Amino acid sequence: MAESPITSRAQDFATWYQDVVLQGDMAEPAEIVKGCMVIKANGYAVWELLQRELDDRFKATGHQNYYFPMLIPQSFLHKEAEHVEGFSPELAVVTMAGGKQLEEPYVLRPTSETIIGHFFAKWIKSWRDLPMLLNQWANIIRWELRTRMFLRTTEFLWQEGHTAHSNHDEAVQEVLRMLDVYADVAENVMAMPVIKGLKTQSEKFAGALQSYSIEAMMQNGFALQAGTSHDLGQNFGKAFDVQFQNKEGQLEYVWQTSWGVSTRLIGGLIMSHSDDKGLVLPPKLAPVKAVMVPIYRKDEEKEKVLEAAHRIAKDVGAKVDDREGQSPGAKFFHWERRGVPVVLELGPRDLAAGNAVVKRRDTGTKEPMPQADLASKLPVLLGDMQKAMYDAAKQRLKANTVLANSIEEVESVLKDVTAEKGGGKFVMAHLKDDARCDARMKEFKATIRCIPLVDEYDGPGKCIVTGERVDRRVVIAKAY
RNA sequence: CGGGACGUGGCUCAGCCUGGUAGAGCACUCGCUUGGGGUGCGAGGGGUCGGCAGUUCAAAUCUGCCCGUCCCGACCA
Repeated sequence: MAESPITSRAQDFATWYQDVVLQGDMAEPAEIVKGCMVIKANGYAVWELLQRELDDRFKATGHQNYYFPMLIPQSFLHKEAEHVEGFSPELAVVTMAGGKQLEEPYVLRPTSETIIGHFFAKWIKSWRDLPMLLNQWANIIRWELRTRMFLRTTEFLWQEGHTAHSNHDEAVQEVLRMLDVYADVAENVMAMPVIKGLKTQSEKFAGALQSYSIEAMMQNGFALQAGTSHDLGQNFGKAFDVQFQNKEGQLEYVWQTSWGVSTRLIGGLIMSHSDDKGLVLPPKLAPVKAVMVPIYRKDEEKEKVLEAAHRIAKDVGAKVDDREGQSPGAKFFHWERRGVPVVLELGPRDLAAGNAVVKRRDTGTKEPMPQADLASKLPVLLGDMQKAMYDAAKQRLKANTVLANSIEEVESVLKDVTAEKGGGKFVMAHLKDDARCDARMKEFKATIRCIPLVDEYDGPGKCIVTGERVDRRVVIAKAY
């Protein structure tokens, strides 16, 4: 028995994650480009499925896709004070082009609020032009000091929605509507339960009035901010002079929103479901849903088995692994590591019985099924798996969420938690949205992840740092 | 960007301390064999030892600088 190429989660969660990404053929470090990765076929196919799910929902809510330049005049970033302050440390700047020094350097887009603000100003004149609802699929460059594949890389792929509205209420509705879209995709497509909430003022997007996020729990109990949606107020409208004439003929600044999810979601997907054997993909995001592995001994068997395998596989939409010179065992491990939800085994014994052996990736259970039933039962099985994976993740989230009523309790739960050893929790405690509270959490390397939109606990209470009354408990955790 | 570890055929690593003809296992190619969870045997191909300088008769090995990866910290989706 060969040794597993995958480090166990218990031994070292961070190395496990790395192993799963590599062995699952999702991505690998770009090595010649610092902090960047190559997203490989299996990883990119997952991204394409996610893109489709998201894009369909964006279109359904009235958004249209645009594409803006990746090069942004440096001065644009400076027009919004908080924005430039927030992003300056991670900007990559182009100072030379065509062999000459540029008059004004370009930054490689870290996000597009500024360049889109410029065009909004050009396009928006009247209340009739509003709301303007657009989205962009793009690559982003942020000079991160520490990178991890999918979770944080120098270059990554994302979508950024940008909208402009005639009043604040409508903008806020948009912010919450898109947060709901993200939560829907996370839970119903990725099978990854999330908590929707408001970011604290110190955690919000640079330049926003308010930021909302969905927060997911990884298997080591760390939080992952899986999507964000920002109420930009009139900050960018004022910075870029985006004004429209209202019905009364007066000039007003627009109210803007922006919202995004990135390839980071794939990291979240991996850390939500995968196990010590490798990648586990929810059926809805599996590029290959079922693989049939033919098993045979003699040439005569081989012919019969392969014929039946191709016929049945075609019928049920499975891929046949008919590679020569690979033993069935080797094939099982191969597809297992790549996260394929269902493996069908077909050998002489099954042919004789009219069955195929069905193995599901999430639970590892294996059972024979009549060939005639496969076409109808496989979709049902995939649906069951999708649900079971969500339920398991939800259960884990519940089991690892605890209440705390003092700063000492919070600290005792989180102080020894590390990304490698795991044991992380979501700690629910009453805390005020106040820099003092954020600072206190930082002392043991935790953060206020969000103030949940829905209070599932005991309502108002006294802030455990400031003693002031607050509405509800917030989510405290160590995070990626 | 600070601290630590590391970089040797595609992969995992030995060799380095004590300088002297570059190794193993896996993978790959060919042949036979095998096939219900990584078959076995035999033959074969493949490496400017991360890069650049330096010390030396001689550098994978010693020294310096640089690049990259991983972990920890500060910054972040």
